[in-house]
Amino acid sequence: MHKYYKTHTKFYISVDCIIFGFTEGALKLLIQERPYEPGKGLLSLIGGFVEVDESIDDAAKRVLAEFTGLDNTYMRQLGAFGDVKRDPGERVVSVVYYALINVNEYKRTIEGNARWIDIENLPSLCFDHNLMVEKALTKLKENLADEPIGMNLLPKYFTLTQLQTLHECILGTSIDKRNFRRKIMEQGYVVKTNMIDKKTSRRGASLYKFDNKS
Amino acid sequence: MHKYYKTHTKFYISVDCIIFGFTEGALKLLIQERPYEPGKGLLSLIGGFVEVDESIDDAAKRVLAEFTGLDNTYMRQLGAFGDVKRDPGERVVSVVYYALINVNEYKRTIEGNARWIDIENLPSLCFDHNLMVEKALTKLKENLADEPIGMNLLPKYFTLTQLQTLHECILGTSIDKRNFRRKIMEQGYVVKTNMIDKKTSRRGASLYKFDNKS
DNA sequence: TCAAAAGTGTTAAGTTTACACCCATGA
DNA sequence: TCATGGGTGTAAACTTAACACTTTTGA
Repeated sequence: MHKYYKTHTKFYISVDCIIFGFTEGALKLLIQERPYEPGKGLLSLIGGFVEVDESIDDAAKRVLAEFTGLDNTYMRQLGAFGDVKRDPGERVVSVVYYALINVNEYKRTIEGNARWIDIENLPSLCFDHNLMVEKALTKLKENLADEPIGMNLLPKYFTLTQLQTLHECILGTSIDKRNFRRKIMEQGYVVKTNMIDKKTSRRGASLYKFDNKS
Repeated sequence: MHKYYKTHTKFYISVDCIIFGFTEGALKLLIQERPYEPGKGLLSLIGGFVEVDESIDDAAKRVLAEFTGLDNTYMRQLGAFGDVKRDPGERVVSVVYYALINVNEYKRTIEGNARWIDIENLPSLCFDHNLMVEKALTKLKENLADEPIGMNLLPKYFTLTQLQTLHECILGTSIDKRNFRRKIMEQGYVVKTNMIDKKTSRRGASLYKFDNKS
């Protein structure tokens, strides 16, 4: 049909999803054991191949849904990874996305062997996946400065301490409590509810939620 | 060889380069008329196909070199564009890069029909190329805040007014001259030379250069 | 009664913005 | 001599950073 195109080569395209969650006061990453050769059994990001009738974005959404049962997720493209030998089996170009999910909503699916690992002391992942995660973390930090992304990682109701811990995990720094609370309140993304969480302290902490009016 | 891969589809992968230049006090974009169907003759970014033996980054470098004669260029990946119908001819996934070049070093090559157009009032480009340029401009702005990217767009010696105009073009705002100069000097990326440029004013303006020591 | 987390204000430092006039020169 | 672009400082507004004590309550 379009003759000129025919002189070129076609490639497999995969999507790899860097799925972040936040639980037990730590930032987590969903990984699996790679289910096929080459590198069967190695730790791997959640991924799959792009199919003929779907956009790359849709492929990423599909893969995410297959592994987490989740739809309508905060998801951003990180970029394409295209070194010739990045996949030792075949030439595969990977387009990488990172997603933020609420681990409480996460449902283990038939894809089965996925699990959460701590983002601190990450193990060695297959191929160039560690590099991908590193880049995603960098981007996530930048992101946090612009957007209230916490809403994607936290449950509907949360304490300000939880939100602060989340920011600290992402930024890798500790934050002054008073400065943090003042800033968050000024930004107006979150609103206080009447509920009190008694799980984490005797005194109890006010529960907040993200304000989806403004 | 790797059986599992075989059940999937392969795709053409192109690279499109958003090549920025700065001349005549304005930010420019290098475009061409698309040399083949579909969309032959439409305005297009500088692009080409990824070949079997090259990484995507290398493909972008090759395409850039083919069209500008330039090597060792400031180049960043913008991301992958993968809508199913983005190219009306065939399914082609495009990985997009933006590059900053010094137009004085640019050599028109045999690829021939490329030309510079003003980034203000951009014409309509083929396919999703306008969207790509928009994203590149957004990223370039962010970039300018972090890195002294001016060195890639300006000649070796330049006046502070030129540098300011460049910043204004990228950011799309006007900047206070005194504030700008103070900040640039504090950052220490540029150093004054003894040379004076007499082209743009009777009085003459000091020429500066980027400091590649620090 | 005490341990543990929640909650709360003020001051100093640093950064950003706004603003206007003199200088040097070639035509 | 005058039109043109080059060059310079200061004060106010705003933002960020540093810092320590009281409250509540279950065990």
